Amino acid sequence: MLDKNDFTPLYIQLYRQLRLKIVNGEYKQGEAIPSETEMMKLFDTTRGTIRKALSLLVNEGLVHQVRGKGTFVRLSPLQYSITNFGGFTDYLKNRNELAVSKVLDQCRITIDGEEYYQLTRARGVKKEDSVTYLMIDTSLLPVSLFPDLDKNSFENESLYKILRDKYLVKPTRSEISLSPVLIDDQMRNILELKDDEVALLKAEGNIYDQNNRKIEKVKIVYSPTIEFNIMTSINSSK
Amino acid sequence: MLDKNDFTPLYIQLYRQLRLKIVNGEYKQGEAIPSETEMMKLFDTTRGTIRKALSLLVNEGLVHQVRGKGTFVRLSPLQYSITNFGGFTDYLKNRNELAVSKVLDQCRITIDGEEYYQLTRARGVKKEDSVTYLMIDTSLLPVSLFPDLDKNSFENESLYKILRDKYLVKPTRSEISLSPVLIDDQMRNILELKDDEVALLKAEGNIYDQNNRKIEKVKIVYSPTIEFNIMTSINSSK
DNA sequence: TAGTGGTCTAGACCACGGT
DNA sequence: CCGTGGTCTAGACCACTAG
Repeated sequence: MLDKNDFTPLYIQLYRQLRLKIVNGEYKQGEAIPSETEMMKLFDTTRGTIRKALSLLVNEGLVHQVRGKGTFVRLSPLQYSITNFGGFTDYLKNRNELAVSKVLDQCRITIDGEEYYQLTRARGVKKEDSVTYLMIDTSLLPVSLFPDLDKNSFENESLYKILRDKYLVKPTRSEISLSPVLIDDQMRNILELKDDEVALLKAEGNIYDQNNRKIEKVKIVYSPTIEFNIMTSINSSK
Repeated sequence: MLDKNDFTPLYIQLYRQLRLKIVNGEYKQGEAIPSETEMMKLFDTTRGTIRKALSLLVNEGLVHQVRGKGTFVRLSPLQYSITNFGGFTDYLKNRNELAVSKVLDQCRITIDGEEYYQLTRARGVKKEDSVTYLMIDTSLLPVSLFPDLDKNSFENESLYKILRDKYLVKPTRSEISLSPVLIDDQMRNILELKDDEVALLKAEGNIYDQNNRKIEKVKIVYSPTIEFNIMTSINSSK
């Protein structure tokens, strides 16, 4: 089940496989997944590796563990829970949904002497021929890092896939700040908001690559359709 | 340095000690903390334990690791970054700041046949004799779980300390949903908002205890003074 | 080359849940 | 009682950084 010749770490491979089975409903809500010792045999690896994979799922809230009982799929699945700012397309692919992007604006601008591509997109999902837009997303990418980036089409290709494949840049880390924002006409039209909606949630911040270079500034405004959920564990300090 | 007779796990003890040295400025921003092998000798434990403690700091964003170089204190410390809904007092104590609470309302209400204490507080920090309120916090706690809870004073005592000490209930996990909210007069007065502020960030959700019982419903409205920051690592799916 | 963090192994003992 | 997850040990090899 795990490929020891693959360069990706075993615990990542395992994490992805388990994750898939959960979002596909193969492991059902509330049910237990195989125990750690069972998985040691199933995947021919040690408990440390299993537990490292499971800890990723626990952090994500997809699974919770109870000593003496087992590891269970979370009862209430998060809806559109955004814990991952690293690519909308990848995020939806993990959920087996089809991402749609519509370019609203594309230009070059200069800020503090540095030239950037500015790309504004409406992003959503396609379900049974109808498209629902879920967010409006503005990216600023330095021209110096990504020459000729604007020769690509962003309607159909994932931006992060282009960065990975053509520029060998892997987005690895994000620092995001959340705040409310008043609704303007563009948001109201694209996100099809009701008249009594006044403010939306905005995320703003930077994305860094594997070498800790700042590769992108982002600003995302979320439709109220998206539930912005967070799950935390609490460290009692006493 | 670590107490192997203490019931709290070694990696938690280590995590707290390192955390203290960072927030106290003993380990300075941008500087390296002792390497993992050094710490093995310093604390007389194995690398696995060290790494488990460090991973907590990494998740919190207080520290980042670079292969071949070392472990460094984050250059830009988050300001009031709320990743922990498990107690405002504890949170500020970890930052060496003094929490202040002011009870705005306290009553009993019945929802769906279940009786709750409802407690609304303004919460802030005290610095050099002046108090800045940072959030307005409404808690609903079931009377059935916490008889006589309203005999306590919440002005000076931490709610979670009372739950832990008198009811042996440990808040362990939170499920929180974020959304924007329009400002009303109470918010404007207490949080001392400027006239051009229109909307604030609101967090709403449930807190669970060690036995996965829902012990509290919370609603928190945050002052714009608080920066609601999130740091994530990105799992490229390819 | 020496030191760093990233991954992995193969054990061990424990507290807890259900039988 | 056995199986579960929680913690801890004592090694190993690797990729990367820097002098």
